[in-house]
Amino acid sequence: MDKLDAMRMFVRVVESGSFSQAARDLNVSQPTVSKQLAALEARLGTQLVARNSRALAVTPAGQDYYEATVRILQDLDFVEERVLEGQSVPSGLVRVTLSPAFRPYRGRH
Amino acid sequence: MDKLDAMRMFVRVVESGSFSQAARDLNVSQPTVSKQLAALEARLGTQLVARNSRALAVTPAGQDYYEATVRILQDLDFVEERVLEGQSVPSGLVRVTLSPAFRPYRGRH
DNA sequence: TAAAAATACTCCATAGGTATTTTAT
DNA sequence: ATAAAATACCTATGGAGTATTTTTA
Repeated sequence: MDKLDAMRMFVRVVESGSFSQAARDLNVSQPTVSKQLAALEARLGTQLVARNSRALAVTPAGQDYYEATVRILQDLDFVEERVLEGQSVPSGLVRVTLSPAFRPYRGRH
Repeated sequence: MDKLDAMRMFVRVVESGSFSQAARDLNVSQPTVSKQLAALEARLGTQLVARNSRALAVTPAGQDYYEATVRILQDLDFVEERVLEGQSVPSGLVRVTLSPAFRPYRGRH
């Protein structure tokens, strides 16, 4: 799965307080959530959520990661929406100035 | 591929000015870069880079996306490094206060 | 004609699902 | 006894590679 989707999954887990509920919310199976969370934790080398089969508790690392993740996903959603809607044309020259290595785009030729 | 990796790929393309060069930098094949960029653009419904087989030009949408992407990837790298290093325990109570729905984590029982 | 990007094609790894087991209230 | 998470197992999709073709300076 996409790591970003795993992050969204994690956010849903934290906010719903349940793997099963998160699974329902996201229309995936419960094992999928289980496995993705485990994979995410493995990559990070840290437990994000303490399981207890009846209750979940977010670890300090999990809390940190949760907050960052929410911000990151929001940022991403914002740009993608802008781009999707073609709102990405601010003040032509400014963008060109910010451009790193290339001449400004002037369309196909 | 992971969307985040595709974003890193895009960043490398923009900064190197070449699909082939980006591929070399990232130790993947050139078609991989080609396909991932295409997939990314498809998802966004927008062209990010104007190809020209001899020169690339970043489109305005591409520039917007590039800037956001750099920020996002940096943010992500930062948290992940913190978490990886167990630096995520700031001021105990503050974290607990910020926590949304659950009781603070007190370790296994 | 030389370079870079796109396309065709193949193969394998992984992500997801269903079924089941384990755990704890 | 019930509800939730973990584990086992299987399958299929898609992501990566190699080889080739297309394109344009």
